Amino acid sequence: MAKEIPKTYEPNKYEDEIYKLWEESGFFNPDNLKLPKNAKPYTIVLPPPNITDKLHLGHSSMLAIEDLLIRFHRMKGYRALWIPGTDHAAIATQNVVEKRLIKEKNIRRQDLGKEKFLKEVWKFLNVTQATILSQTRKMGASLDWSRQAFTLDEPRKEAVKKMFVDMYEAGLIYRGKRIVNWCPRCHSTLADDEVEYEKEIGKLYWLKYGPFILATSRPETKLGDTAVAVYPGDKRYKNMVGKKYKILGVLGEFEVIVVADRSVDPKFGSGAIKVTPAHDFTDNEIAIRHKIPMKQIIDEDGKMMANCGKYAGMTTDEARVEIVKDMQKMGLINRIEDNYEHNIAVCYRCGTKIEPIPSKQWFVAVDKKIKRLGNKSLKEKALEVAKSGKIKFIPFRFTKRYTDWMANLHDWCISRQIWFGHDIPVYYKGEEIYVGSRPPKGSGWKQDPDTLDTWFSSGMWTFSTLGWPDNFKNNKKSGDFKKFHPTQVLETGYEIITLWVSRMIMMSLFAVGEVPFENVYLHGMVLDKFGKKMSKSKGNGIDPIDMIKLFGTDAVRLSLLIGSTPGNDTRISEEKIGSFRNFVTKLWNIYRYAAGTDDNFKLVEKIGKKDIKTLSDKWIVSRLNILIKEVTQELNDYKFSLAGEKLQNFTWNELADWYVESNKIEKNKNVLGYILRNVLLLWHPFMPFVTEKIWSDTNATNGHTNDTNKDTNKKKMLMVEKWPVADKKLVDKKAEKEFQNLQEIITKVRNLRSNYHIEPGKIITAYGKNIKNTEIIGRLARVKFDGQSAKGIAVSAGKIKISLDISGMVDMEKEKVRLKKEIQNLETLAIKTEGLLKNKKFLESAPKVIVAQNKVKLVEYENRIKIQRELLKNLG
RNA sequence: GGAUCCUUAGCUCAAUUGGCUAGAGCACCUCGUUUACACCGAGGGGGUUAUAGGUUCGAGUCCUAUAGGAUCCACCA
Repeated sequence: MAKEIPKTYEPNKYEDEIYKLWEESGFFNPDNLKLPKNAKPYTIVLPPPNITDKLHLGHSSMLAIEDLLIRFHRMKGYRALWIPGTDHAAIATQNVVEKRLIKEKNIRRQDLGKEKFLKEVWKFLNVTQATILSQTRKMGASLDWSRQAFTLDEPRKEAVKKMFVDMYEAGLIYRGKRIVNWCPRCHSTLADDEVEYEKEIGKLYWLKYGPFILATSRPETKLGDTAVAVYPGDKRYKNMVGKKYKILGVLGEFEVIVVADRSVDPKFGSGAIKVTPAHDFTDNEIAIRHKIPMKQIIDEDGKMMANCGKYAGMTTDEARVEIVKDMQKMGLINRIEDNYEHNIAVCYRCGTKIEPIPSKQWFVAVDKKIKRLGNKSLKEKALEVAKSGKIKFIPFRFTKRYTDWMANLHDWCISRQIWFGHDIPVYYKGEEIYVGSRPPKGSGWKQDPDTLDTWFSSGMWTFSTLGWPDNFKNNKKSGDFKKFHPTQVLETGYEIITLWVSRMIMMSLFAVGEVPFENVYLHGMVLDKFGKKMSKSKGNGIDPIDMIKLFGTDAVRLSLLIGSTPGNDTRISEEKIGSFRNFVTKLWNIYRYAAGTDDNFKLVEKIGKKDIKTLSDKWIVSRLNILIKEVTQELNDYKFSLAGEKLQNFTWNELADWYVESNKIEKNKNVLGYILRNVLLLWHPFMPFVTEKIWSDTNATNGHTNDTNKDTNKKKMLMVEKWPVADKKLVDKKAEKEFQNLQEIITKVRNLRSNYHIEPGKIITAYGKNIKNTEIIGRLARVKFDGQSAKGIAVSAGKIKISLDISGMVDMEKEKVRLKKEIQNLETLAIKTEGLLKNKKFLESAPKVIVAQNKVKLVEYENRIKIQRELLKNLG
């Protein structure tokens, strides 16, 4: 008796245990794989999730794709390494902890002081990090935990310091006073791409401005104006350019100079703009171009400074109201437009309005040509690698997004006035500056109080996780860095091409002179079933852990891998995951059938010609070997969805629906064992748990291993089995065609039964000359062949022609109509194909294959027409 | 304002460099408990591929325009 196997696969029962087995095997670490010395590396660094929160379905999607790539390559014999880690996400984390402290204990970070506050951050961080790591394991991710990293752990701190010092010494990092995006609430600068824009309905104020009338949405900045700019050649202002004017303002008269600058749009407003160099980016650029002085009037709290007379100390919003009031009294307002729609800049973390203010900050120069980069700038080098194809983007169209952004990049402000983050390795003593990984000797030195932009450390992720700088002393590669860099694929979301991908490329090119990765695979966003972004505030998020509990990890992975294409967003719903759970069960039941055929059922690695006995055998073996080739190709091309669909189609519609059925008659357990074995291998990167479970169960029951010691069991894990290679010799197109005919005839009989409502239980008497595979036809079409000629309806497929004794059950007239319709349909097709084949231009310009295909098609149509006509004639 | 993507069955998506009668899954309808599976099986209906032109022997696929949707970048005083 075969042993009891449950009808459905229960993932929750096995998954944790299987994961533990994998982890304990040590094979997540490529150093433990028994590989030939020349085995190629295949490295992926996990984009480190922010430790601000637990993982969402987007992360699950990322993990599923990367694990698929890693498992696929591990099976293909690569030195597959996938490095785990998390990101400290400086400002984001600080904000989360700040909000919590206020909510839970009603204390501000300033009340606690830096040291105590950071302790709170680490307390929080340890909790979320543990959650993230356990969720990651739940997804089945085969990450090498022995190499786990954190963007703010000790090795990464050392690496960051070294990088800063190196860049400083190379002349790429400098300190400068620049206009920065300043968040008055976070009290920090923000990078350009950390700024978000929101629509706001505000007012547009038309000011009487000396000889000008000009429009502004921020009248309070008038206190900082030092110029008026117009479009070059604008007739209205032609004579005024270069002259100075006294302007009456709320604090008395001040002087402006009129300049001509191309950034002014002559069609907007009056064509003249007031220039506030200290508090507007465009104005600042104009000021630099024309050497106009800068006057700061807004401080770091977003308040008017002491030089603003009675408005000092007001917020900009308050000041605006007062100043407008005063200007109206003075008759300086021409008119006010309401409902003026414009965009305002807000902090991407806290939503506070950004104030552009001048500030002393650290910058990375992206346009400075340096010797180390072959007299090129970071920007030039970073563009070069994308244009030359050294780094390939998948899908390709994102190359443009990257190069466009990179080409317009300004110097990167890397200092942040927040507490949580990497310290800046710079020390001050009066006017003296010291830059170095260790504090300078002597007393009186104070370290820069700021921290670094979080992307500075995550930009180093590909090499800081591989032991840089220790593994790159004197420009010589060693250790992990030598073995695994550059990495093969960076798999991430397209929304962080600019934030992250670009920075990794620049930093790697500078630090190690290599690209960080050869390919950038970009996945889309995971949306809810209505196509909306999942977010906590909307409450439409799906928690991956809930889904795993309900349907199992394999189903969750499949639902994320199949039906989504690179770079495109994908919608997901419980129903979708549920249908993949059904598929997992289907696979389980194929195994259940197989195991039930024989107590000693086993997976078969190799089969010979003599094992392949029947037409069904030939067909399924042929189909499998084509499948192996195709799936391998699709996976090589990053077409995971297509590979999955092909596998699913084979497993369900060919193996389960047809081969298992014929196997019930022919009972060829060798072929069944061979097919199932390969199906498990091919499916493993998609759904590692159920495949591993079936694999180990079939190995455990078949008794072909009598040694139970751990070491040999390790070898038998599916995870480290060899990826199958298609055997051309087993592809048999003739058998495929023949089996197709078998399928067709069976389907036609079923069709007739259904059309004429013949009970499924009723066995129909059939007759045919020289019919092969009568048993299979008999069982699947529920007919019984007897030697007598049966009067009735004939059906045919290819060369197979049988008559069914259902004369009494079928409406002959209806059947005639059906046949006529079919013939007509075929005739239309035949005429169309014939026309094509007579077309000289088609014959000249179409590829030979297509012409040949059409010739075959025409013959086929004609044959079928002939047969159908015959059948019609027989009906009388 | 610039760029990219999307629009194919009721819904979600495929369709490789232009080339089999445009395919799946879900949903729907009919039938079914044949010992792998009702998380199933058999059969079925449902498409002028957003619209209008063009290139081509041939267009869902390439080009142009229009309409609708999404995203990214820049930011308008």
